[in-house]
Amino acid sequence: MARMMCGRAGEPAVRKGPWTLEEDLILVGYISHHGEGSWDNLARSAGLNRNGKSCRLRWLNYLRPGLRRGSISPEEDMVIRELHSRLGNKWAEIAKHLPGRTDNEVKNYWRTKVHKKAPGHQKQLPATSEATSSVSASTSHASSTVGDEYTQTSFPYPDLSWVAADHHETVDVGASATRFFPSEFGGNFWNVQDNFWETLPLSDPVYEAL
DNA sequence: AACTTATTCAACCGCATAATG
DNA sequence: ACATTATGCGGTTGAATAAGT
Repeated sequence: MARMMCGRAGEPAVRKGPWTLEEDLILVGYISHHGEGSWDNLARSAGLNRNGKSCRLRWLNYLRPGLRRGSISPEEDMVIRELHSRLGNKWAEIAKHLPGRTDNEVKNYWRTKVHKKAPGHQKQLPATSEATSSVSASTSHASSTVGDEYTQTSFPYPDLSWVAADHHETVDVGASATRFFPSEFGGNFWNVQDNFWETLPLSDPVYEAL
């Protein structure tokens, strides 16, 4: 992250590194209006100082609704092992058989849990017991895993139309976002979502506009 | 409590392929 | 048919965090 040399003033360089809550909101808001795809164009139109690839990755691996967060279940573990033995490192292909899981997640799981268990790496609990022992391994982000081993982000989105269809409005989004979602949420959209939406100050002008 | 080592996973990079002009 | 641009995928990196000493 030392490498996020985001430029501010003249906004020269495209931003890299971790996504901020404001960026998440802008991206989700834009996609909820215009749909996904045309990532380069989306990045520009939404006013995100990111490249299309970055937006796509963020959306697919993290913001997209229906994503299942939390530990890989024993059943999923079995599927991964089975498919990997047949397909090899075809993570995207394997992920297609695991609803709510991303190729990145499967890949990470394989590398850290399965592959490492190969002789010489024994050290961690077996994948299955690890999986059942629950929880929220997903540290920094992850939606609520409370009392529910496997959670899933779900549609419908909170209506984020206020986040803006075009970037004229996005200017205010950051301000609104930081006003409503301060740092205790870890700067993450879905962190916010779980405990946030019921606490909205609905009388706020921003929401009245909905 | 302070320090070191290991683990996790979000995000980047580079390459291959597809789509478009 | 070719060149350019966009998209998708797999490999890799490194910051944050957890676990161990």
